Amino acid sequence: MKIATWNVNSLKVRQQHVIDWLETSQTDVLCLQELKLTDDKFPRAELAEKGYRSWYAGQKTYNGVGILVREGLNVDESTIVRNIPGFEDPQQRVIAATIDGVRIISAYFPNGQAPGTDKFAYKLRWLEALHDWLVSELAQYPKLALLGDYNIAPEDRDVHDPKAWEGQNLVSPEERAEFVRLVGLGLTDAFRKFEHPEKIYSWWDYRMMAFRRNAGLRIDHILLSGPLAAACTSCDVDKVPRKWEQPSDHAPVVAQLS
DNA sequence: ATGGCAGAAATATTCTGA
Repeated sequence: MKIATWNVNSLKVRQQHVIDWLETSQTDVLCLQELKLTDDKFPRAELAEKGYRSWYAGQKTYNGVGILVREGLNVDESTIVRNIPGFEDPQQRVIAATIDGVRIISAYFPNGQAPGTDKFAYKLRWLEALHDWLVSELAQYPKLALLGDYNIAPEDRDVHDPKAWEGQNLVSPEERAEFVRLVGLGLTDAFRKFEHPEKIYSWWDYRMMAFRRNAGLRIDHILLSGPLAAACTSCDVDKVPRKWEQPSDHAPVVAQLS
């Protein structure tokens, strides 16, 4: 099973990119973030025509997450979960589904704006709620993958200029500690299971020619529970769609499970 | 310290993103 995550920054604008990328990558399960559209605007029929079924939790203007699943895979409809159970939140940031026995979670972590702000406090609250929910999810589903835009660069090697970013949002010690706490549940950062060249990132600012300068951050991740980490044979960032006309500022991250 | 780019809502300008 080939699984992937991609913050598309508006599915309306990036619909054709998604379709083109699915066709070339032959991905089985694609987790999407920042749909920026309501459920009635989701291009369900267009994706079905290309051989993918969709589940989503949409929202006007902001947030919104989805999971696209290739025809032929078994989706247990009764296990679909939207949002973190017990965590009251009007923002649509989580959807989970069980696909061929694998628990797949598509998550759009809060940005946080800056340490010390209300939005940062919300980010930390949200991370705690996610952590606590994952405890029960892992008990129920030993094969679990948490894919998404984490809005956290876990280590300095995930940051193009660690000195300039020190202490700032996306890299601050508090949020990195929350990432470590997630890993502490027995999850593995699939990307770091393998050797890679230096300076691999998943997001680049639209401004200041950041992509051409490779001034990026690695903030999109795939965390895998033990059995899936053992079955994972590769994990890479696909920079190609970031080079397309009118791209998302994020690139897809892909993992192959044997 | 700020803005720069992009998308959405709205239809000028503001909010949010990371």
